[in-house]
Order: sequence, then C-alpha cells, then structure tokens
Amino acid sequence: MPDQISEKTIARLCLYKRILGELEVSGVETIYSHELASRAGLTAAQLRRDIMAVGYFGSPTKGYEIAGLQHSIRVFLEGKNTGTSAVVGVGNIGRAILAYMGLETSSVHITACFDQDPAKIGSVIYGCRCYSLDELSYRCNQYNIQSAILAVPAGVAQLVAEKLVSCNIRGIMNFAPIQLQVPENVFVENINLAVTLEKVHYFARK
Amino acid sequence: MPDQISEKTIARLCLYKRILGELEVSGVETIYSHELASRAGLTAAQLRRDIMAVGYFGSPTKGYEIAGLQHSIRVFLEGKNTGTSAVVGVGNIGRAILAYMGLETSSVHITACFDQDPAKIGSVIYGCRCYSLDELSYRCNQYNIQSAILAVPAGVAQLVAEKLVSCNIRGIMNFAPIQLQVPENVFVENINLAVTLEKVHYFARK
DNA sequence: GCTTGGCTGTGAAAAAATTAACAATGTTAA
DNA sequence: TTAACATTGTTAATTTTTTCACAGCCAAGC
Repeated sequence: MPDQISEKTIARLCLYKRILGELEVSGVETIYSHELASRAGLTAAQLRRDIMAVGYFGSPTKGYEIAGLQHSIRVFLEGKNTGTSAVVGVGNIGRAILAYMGLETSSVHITACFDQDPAKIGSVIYGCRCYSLDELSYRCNQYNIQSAILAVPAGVAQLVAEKLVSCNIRGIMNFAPIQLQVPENVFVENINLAVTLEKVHYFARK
Repeated sequence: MPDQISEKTIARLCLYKRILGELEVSGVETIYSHELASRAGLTAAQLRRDIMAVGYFGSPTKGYEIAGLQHSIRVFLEGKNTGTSAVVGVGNIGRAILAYMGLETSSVHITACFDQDPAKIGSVIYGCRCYSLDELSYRCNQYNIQSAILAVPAGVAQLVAEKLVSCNIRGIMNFAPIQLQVPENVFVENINLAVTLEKVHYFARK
C-alpha cells in the first residue's frame, strides 16, 4: 500500500469483497476482471486499477483466484484490527438497519444499540441488546466499538455525535439530515435518503 | 441550462434546496455562499459553481435571497412535471423509508407502496396504502408514479425491477445488494448499507 | 463623491478519477 | 516447437471535478 488510496477505491474494494464472498459460496474458483467488474457495475479497467492498491496479482490466463483476491482485500481493508459498530437511536431507521445487518453477512459486527427511551433499554432488538446512552462509554470499551450508525432525530444529532466522539468513535454513518460538526480525524458519511430520492426522481424524468 | 449538468451537481442542488427550505422557515432572508456551503459541508467555490447551473444571480453585497434561489433551484430540478414515487417491498427497510419520508418534508411524494404479502395488501402503512404487485401498472398510471424505492429481497429484485421498467418507471433507488440489469434510459442509484458501513468502519481506524 | 471592503460570477489552473492502450504473460492448439 | 490468443498490470492520456484567483459590483463610511 504505497501512497494514498482514495475513498472511492476503498468503497469499491468493499463491494468487491462482498461479491467475492457470494461467488465463493456458489463454488466458483476464478474470475476475470471483466466478469467481476460487470457484477459490480463497473469497467474492467477500473477494477484492475483498484486491485493494484491491494497488491494482489492475477494470472493472465486464469484471471483472479476468488479466495486469494478476497483474502488480499480483506487483509488490506481490515488489517489486524477488528472493532465493532453500534446503532445509536433505535427508531424506524435504526431498527431497519439492525434487521438488515442481521440478515446480511457483513464483516462489520453490530454489537450493541443505544436509545434514550426507557421502554427500549434492556430489550433485545433484532438480536442486539439496547443500552442507555449513559452507558455509551462503558459499552464502547466492552465491545470495542469503533464506528456508529447515527439514526437519532436531527434535533439531537449534533449532541449525540459529540458524545460518540468523546467515546473515541472515529467513524459515523449519519442518517440525520444535518451537517455534523466533528474533529477532522472523525470520518462522517452522510446518508440523506430524502435528498437521494429527489436525485433519483430528477433523473427518472430526464 | 446550457450543457450537461453532472450527477454530483444535481445531488448537491437537491441538498441546497432542502437547506434553503429550512432557512426559509427560520425566517432568514439572505445568505452568503460560504454560509450556505458550510451548512452543506462544501466549499463556497463549489456552491457558486453549482448555482451557475440554475441561472440564479445573487448580489455581491447581500448574497443570495433565500426565496429566490430556492425557487430557481426548484424550477430547475422539477420543471413543470411532478410525478410521484412508490415504495416497492414493505419489509424493514421499506417500512423505515415510509416512516422517514412521512416525517421529512420532501418535494417527492410517495403515493403508494407495494408488496406481495396478502397480510399487508390493503392496509395503510405509515399513511401509505399497500397494493399487490399485480396492480403495479394500474396504480402507476393512477398516481403518476415515475420513480421507485426498491426494497425487496435480493433474490427477486431483478424480476421486480423489470416489472417496474415495464410500467415506465425510469428511476430506481435500489436497496437490494445486486447490480440490476436495466435499459440504459433507467437511472439506478444503488444503496448498499452493508458496504457503506464497511467503508465507514475502515476510515474509523485510519 | 470617493474610497474601502467583502462578495459574486467565472475563466483558468489544478487535482482527481476514469479510460485507453499496450507490453508481458502463460496456456492452448496445431 | 511455435503461433495465436485472451488476459493481466501499468503507464499514459483523457475526462471530470474541484479549487483558485481576480475582475466587477455595490453598499457603507467618511
């Protein structure tokens, strides 16, 4: 891993990893760049370029070994470290994420969820125990939580985000439609479903 | 609207529109490019460049008029036409989207939802009536549905997508973790929550 | 009335991302 | 053995996106 790998490349590597996992289950052993690229909705050139980043080498005649490539990407993305993630705010979105991630086979484990509603605290939601936000710090240590899915109402999102940061969480998947103010060493991915739908709707009419 | 406006610019315009709507409610009248950019998490230069696309002009001393700019973006994005959208597949994700969009004030109306589960068909879910997929074509005409939020299991996503296309839907927000095969005049936005979480988790450790 | 100052609009420059192109490779088939 | 072929890895070219930088503007202060 020589120089800076772009965020887009990282995102695509995550996607390749997932697809390779599916292929492995279905018993395929090798795959050509254009085949894998097609499954990812990308071009072969781009895929090969991305794979340069992880330092894996395919064969000009067989293509890529599924297991080998998957392993290389995994090592590159995960390293030795493997913390977990948590859902913060168990409303509609939070619950949907918990249910979805329970089904999907992801390398990122969601080990806990947090809410302030006493009716939820202590219950198990889609296999995940719900804790009070007051316990955030303690549970982050207990479960080695390094990233969070922030799905609280917009009005309290900034406050909760600061709490996350103070608990040493350095990655936030933010569903609240506001721009979080966080230190620059904290990575924030904003997911604004209303805005995305609007974009899709725009292009539906083009 | 002279030449080609990029997808990224469209996405940002949608975001500006939303922020301007909030500002309008809070009674602000004008705003400078750097202020609006900051709320969007972008640079002032980029915002000004985006605004070139919609053909609105601010004042060097007052900045942008909230109402005027919002109107220009709205006209640019929506034109005269205003179809609606629908949720297809009312599982956990589908329900969460319905609940979320019911709260959020979006210019895109979700007028119907579809499922194949007889227990859901006929019921009203978060204010939205649920129809059988067999009625898709009829209801698309009735409600002028132009885009869809596809939240069905991966196994049937391709089949359902083809049905959407045959009903003249030209924009799909796809939550199924597969690459949909659709004609090139159909816009697809893939939302892969598991992959996105993995990316966030990666950067949380950098 | 003049000057100052901060902002917009935009061409030009820079940076980033994607695509093209091709030498090197190694397997297959004749 | 040798020729043909499809694919990889990688450099170079291209395209796209972002940022810079500054002329022009207009209100405010003197």
